[in-house]
Amino acid sequence: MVLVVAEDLFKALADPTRRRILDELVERDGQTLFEICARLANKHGLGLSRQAISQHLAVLESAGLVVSRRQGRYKFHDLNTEPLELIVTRWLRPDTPESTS
Amino acid sequence: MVLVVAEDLFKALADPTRRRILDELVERDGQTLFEICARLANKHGLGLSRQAISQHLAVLESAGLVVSRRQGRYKFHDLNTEPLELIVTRWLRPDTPESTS
DNA sequence: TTGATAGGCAAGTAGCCACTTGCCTATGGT
DNA sequence: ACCATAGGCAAGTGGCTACTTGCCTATCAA
Repeated sequence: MVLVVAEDLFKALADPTRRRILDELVERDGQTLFEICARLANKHGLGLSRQAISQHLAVLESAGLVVSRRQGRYKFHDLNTEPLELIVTRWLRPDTPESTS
Repeated sequence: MVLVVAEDLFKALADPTRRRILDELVERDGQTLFEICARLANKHGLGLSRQAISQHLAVLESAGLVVSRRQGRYKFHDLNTEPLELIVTRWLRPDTPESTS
């Protein structure tokens, strides 16, 4: 658990490219930056620069939706769906438990 | 069910003021524009113009998170948490069911 | 050591979005 | 009829952000 701020979480989810990245990580966990670039380009026709994807990953990571592990010159990215629970518990429940942002 | 587009849904949730509005509607359903304005100002110190809140409500409504009913010169706003299910089912499930945006 | 691969840092730009302001419409009370 | 209340429309503005570009660091293989 990494102390997820609601603001970061929702802003991270606001971008369609970042949601695509999460889709990719659901399908296969532990991908590198270059792998994600390639798959977004091939499967979705997104011709984004490597740097763009890298920045997206940083946003997702600071939102707690992605965790990364370095291994040699590779950096693997894993999905973490835990923060998503916040969304559910915030409005689906009839008793409001004090808002966070 | 109103055909919710993922893009609209996530963009609607991206703004902190809109999330506050949802919080207010959880607490009390069927508020008017002016009521929401007053409560945001009093409880959260948000000094936003009526028009700002009106635009936020429009965004929430086009995202399917709020439904409104006209009654005389009043327009009441109700919360609809149904679209939130989309968020849960998209990434919490290990089997990807074809993405939507 | 050299070169290739994987990734990071920083500045610049263009488009979007939240918010304001001014004016207009509609309903209800007196 | 009048006025106040509840809300809508449209244009303008400032700030944020997604993306690019150029250059730099680090790891591994030959």
